[in-house]
Amino acid sequence: MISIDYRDPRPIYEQLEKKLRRMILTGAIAANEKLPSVRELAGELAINPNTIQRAYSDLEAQGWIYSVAGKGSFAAMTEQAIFREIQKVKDSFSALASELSLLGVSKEEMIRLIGEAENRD
Amino acid sequence: MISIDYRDPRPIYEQLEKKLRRMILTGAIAANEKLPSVRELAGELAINPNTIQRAYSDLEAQGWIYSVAGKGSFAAMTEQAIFREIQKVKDSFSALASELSLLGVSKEEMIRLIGEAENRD
Amino acid sequence: MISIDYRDPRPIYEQLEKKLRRMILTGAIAANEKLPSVRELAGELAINPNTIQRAYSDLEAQGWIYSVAGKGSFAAMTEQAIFREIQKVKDSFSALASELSLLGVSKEEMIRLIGEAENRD
Amino acid sequence: MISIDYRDPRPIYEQLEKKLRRMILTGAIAANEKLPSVRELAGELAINPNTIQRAYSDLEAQGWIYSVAGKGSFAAMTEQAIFREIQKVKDSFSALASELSLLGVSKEEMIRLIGEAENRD
DNA sequence: GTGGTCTAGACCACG
DNA sequence: GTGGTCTAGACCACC
Repeated sequence: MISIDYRDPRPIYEQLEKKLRRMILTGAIAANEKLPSVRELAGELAINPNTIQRAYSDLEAQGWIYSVAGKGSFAAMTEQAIFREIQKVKDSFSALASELSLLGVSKEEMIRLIGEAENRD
Repeated sequence: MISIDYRDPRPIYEQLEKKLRRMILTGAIAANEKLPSVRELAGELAINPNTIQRAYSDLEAQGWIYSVAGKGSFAAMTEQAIFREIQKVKDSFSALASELSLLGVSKEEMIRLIGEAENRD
Repeated sequence: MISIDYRDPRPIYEQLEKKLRRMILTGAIAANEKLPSVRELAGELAINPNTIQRAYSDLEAQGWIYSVAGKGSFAAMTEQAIFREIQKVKDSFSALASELSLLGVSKEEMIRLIGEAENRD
Repeated sequence: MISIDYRDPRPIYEQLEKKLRRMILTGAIAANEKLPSVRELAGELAINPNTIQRAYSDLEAQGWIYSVAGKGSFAAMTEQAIFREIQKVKDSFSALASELSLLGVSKEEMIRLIGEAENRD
């Protein structure tokens, strides 16, 4: 399900968060569905449990999941979380657009790039 | 001219590189124009000279400037450097575009975002 | 494994980079194999960790290795890195060949030299 | 006649030495012909006289020119100097040949490279 | 004066 | 423990 790219310069917990966020968004993990336990996922990915814990904590703080002591962690997909996520990506997108404009790339070329863009993992 | 944001999580030398890259690209620093010396800029920004050195050294390795021991550092703006820069930004842009698409943002909305995008520093 | 020649005018980090590049190329360090840690190598060679860091950082920028904070540095051997390396050496080789030709050395003599050339460290 | 490339990472005096060595070797400066004075050349190239002096001193130490106090510097082209020069280039050439061999470049490819090599400045 | 290398020692985030 | 950043201060070659 989830795979980690050790060559990716981003920290592992960040890769994890992104993967999980996406799985929740796309419905791969349904609302209120139980996520694998910290230990379970740690064993499966051969990763330090602390790292998994960090990812779960972050996601909970941002409203993507909720944890129940003794029961586990569950998908939440708060509207607020989704809104913030979209806003964040939009901001980065705008920033890059102006960057490209400054680099002499035309609006038409950008639209072409959008068209080309396929879903990546 | 140049300012450092200490709240920015990115390392100082990276902020510097980006600023300088942009100044060269936009012509704020003309080709073959001398950049401030390592020590001079270090004093002005109240930053350790090694940090400036790191930025200059990186920019030289990427073809944005060239340095002559005993004389100073000068803007180069290699075509190769520009090309690589554009390519890098385009890649990020495409990635975000597909990300947005996945988040349910329509192509029209993206084009609107491009239109809005203004130059930021 | 690795030794530094202090009489060599080239900077230490450059000697290091060359040695490591060769070890990766020849398979002395296999792909994805862990390199000695910055501190470990620094201790072994009685060199400042920053110098090792510089070498590793350069090699990463050039695609020879990848580093994961908290885990270590690993051999990558990107095709792009190898190609660039070969191209660089070929260029120097051509330059020297024309130099020799100008010095009155015949093509036959050069071919003899190639035949003689043995691997050096 | 002589031009300096400020982008060349090699020190200026070294570029100068190479140019002069070649001019003497190719006969562009005949044996016992007077070289431009230090001040003269310094003015012409807009370079610090110390730098010219350094080049002349080096060349004299290596037997390429001889200086007569109050009269000037003159081309010498000692056999010893030429021999040493050829030997030095041959050594570098052999080293690169073995390097290329290690990189998987065939002898045939190297011979092709030799054939291609044209005189460069 | 310039760029460049190196050491020493500190601090941080990640695992 | 790991890599990575930053500071402080020294030394060198070049101009």
